[in-house]
Amino acid sequence: MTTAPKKKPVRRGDGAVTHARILNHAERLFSVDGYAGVSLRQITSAAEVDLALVNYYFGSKENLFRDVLVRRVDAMSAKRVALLGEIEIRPNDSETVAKLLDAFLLPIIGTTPKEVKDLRNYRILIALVANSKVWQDVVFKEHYDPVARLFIDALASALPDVAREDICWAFSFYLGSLVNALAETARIDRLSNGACRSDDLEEARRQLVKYAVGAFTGLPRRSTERAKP
Amino acid sequence: MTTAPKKKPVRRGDGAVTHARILNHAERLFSVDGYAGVSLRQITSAAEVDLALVNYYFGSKENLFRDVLVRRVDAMSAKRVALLGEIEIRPNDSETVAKLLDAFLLPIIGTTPKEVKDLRNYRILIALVANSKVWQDVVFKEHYDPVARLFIDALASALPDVAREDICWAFSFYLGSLVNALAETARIDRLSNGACRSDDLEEARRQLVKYAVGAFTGLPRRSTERAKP
DNA sequence: GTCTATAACTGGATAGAC
DNA sequence: GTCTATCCAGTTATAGAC
Repeated sequence: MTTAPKKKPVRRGDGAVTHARILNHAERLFSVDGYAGVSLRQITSAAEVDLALVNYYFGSKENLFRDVLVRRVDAMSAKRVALLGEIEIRPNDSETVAKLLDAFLLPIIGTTPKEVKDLRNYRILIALVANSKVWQDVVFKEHYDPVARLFIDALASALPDVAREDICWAFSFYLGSLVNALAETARIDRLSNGACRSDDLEEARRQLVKYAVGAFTGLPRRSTERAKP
Repeated sequence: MTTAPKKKPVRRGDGAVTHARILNHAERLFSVDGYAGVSLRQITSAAEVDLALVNYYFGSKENLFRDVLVRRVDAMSAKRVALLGEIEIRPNDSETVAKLLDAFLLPIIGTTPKEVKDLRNYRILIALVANSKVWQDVVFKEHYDPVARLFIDALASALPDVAREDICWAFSFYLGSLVNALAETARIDRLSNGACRSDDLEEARRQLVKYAVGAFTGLPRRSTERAKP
């Protein structure tokens, strides 16, 4: 037998492009109807790729969902840690608290208009996962919790006279407010008769930090010293 | 032909009991995996009733989910309104704010231990729905929003110098914290190294009211008057 | 890397007996 | 009211051609 020539691959499209197309449309569709509410057929037909390519690239639907959840984690955590590192922590200073809360929230909202737009479906998906026990370990336990602990430690340093448990509860409530705001459910639009809009993330960010700073600095202290304005 | 005797119905069980069994198991299963994540076969086999009875009682899976969501709404709203009516609203009084926030939260947690337990699956399901656009109209727009508006009005009366929009944002953040706490995801257990437990609803309630009172009373005011402790 | 074809199964819904 | 039996559309996953 002569040496068989290598088969020329068909390569009608770039593999990386296909891979990304699947992830993007999966992210968008999963964010609306959740894992079980979306079929691979819906994803592949929206992404205009062949059904079989999902298993080629991701192995299974479950793995695809995992990859959608995990894809943006590292960039997000790195940004949070970087912003945290820039903050000088001054005890009993409400401005420090504001900076800390803002540094945690900013990376998931985005800084440039393009980034804000690109992260939208991911934010909505994270909001869905955050209030569910299912998939909790994949995203939060494995990836986001270590960074969240850093922020809890920093907040505890900034508020040294507040009980650690109160800080933990407060941070948990802050997370709850945050993920609910990320969901953009338009509930606040109705409750405010249109005066507030859940899709105005810049305003939501300002309001949330203002609200949460008051909550954190209002927590009871062991000593009688009050936070400086 | 002689008059045919009425056929004796088989009636192996009470219809109302079957109806309730389906609702209870549907509530529990939906609260974990959502609407699409649960099959009617899972529900009926858990409830130990026949598959066909779901369509007999509810017409469709979608109607079943609706009924699960709506079943507890009226009792909940009535309790919230009743508690609200008992509160004397004193302007710029943080104790009034605490009473208002507590009155809103108490009915969904429950007062007796039995009630707390009975409402658990419903709370978890509401938490799931609250961070999703889907089904939002069925539960919140149609049923809970009118009562939420009453509480916003009451909070605005209690804090007359705070901008109405700030009150709306603050209440929205409060709702976000609340529903996230209701989900009992155990995230706070991890973040606090077990010091706080998401299934300790009594403690969550105390902490959340304390946190949110600080947030509401810390909001900026048009006049310079501060809230009295 | 892409696509066709299909296997193997599960889903909601219903007709009709009892 | 309850249960059996069934329909069939839709599901994930994969084998194999190109």
